[in-house]
Amino acid sequence: MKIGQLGERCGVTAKTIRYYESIGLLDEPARTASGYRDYGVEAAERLRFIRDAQATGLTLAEIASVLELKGAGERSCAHTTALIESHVASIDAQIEQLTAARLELAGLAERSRELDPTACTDPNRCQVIGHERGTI
Amino acid sequence: MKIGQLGERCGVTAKTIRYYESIGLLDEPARTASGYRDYGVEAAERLRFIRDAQATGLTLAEIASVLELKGAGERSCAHTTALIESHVASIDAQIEQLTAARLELAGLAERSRELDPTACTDPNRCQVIGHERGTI
DNA sequence: CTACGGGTTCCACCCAAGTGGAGGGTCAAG
DNA sequence: CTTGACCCTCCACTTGGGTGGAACCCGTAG
Repeated sequence: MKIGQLGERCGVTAKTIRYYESIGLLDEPARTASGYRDYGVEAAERLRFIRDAQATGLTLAEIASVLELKGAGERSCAHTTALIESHVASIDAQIEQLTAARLELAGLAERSRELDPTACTDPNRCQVIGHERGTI
Repeated sequence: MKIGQLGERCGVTAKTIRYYESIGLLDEPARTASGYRDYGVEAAERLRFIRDAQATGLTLAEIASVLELKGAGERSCAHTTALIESHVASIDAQIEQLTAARLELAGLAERSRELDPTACTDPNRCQVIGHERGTI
């Protein structure tokens, strides 16, 4: 299988596959006599795993560490499980942060609808933002 | 006011101030005879506005667009309000994505606790992730 | 034969928002 | 007169995940 076919099969570009190889995420494949990369089915499987893992939010570095352990004959999934669990925790933290930001921003937007537009003349700021301490 | 004082007053480093100037977010200030940047109070006001706006999640480019309009004598806050409202929408989208990812990941983590560790031998993937379609 | 749609390498660049450091100049105190 | 804290410019690097392009090779269909 050539690089373009592999890419199409797994939904990535040939560039991306070469990039993954360059960072050690994919092994160097066999080559044809003319130097083309020649992939087997296991490459597609690995690549699809990478996509799936990425879709769950793991970084390429984390995926590499999982695959490295697997490649070294690690039989337990403890590493992956721990990775996933710590990821859930970080997602929770992100959601919490975003929710707080959303609350504040929505309040700002609502307040801005009540402001007098003609009062906003300072070239260095807009009354919608900041200035809580004092004017409002 | 020298750059270090301005920075301390507004909670940013001198480096950051020079960077803001380099991307056009801050005007070039007057210089002392020896070439030091010499800021007035309006620079502190503008810089503080930038910090406030950034804290609401606006990017530096968006802040620049607000300030440009204000500098051009724009009296309405509609632009800023629209910016903030679109940010609220994008935060909503992010939260939604993260919530979906969290759901999937949490399910994955739970499932992984019930798996047989000795069954996880494929070097190209980990049974914890992916492979929904088929084996499990 | 020649065109065209692949493939190859390598180097540079994108986004954001800065940070780090080299190699200098300036200013006030001791 | 020297020390130390600032200031200056300029260039490179960071993180993550790639993308763009140049310059070249390969294989096949018309």
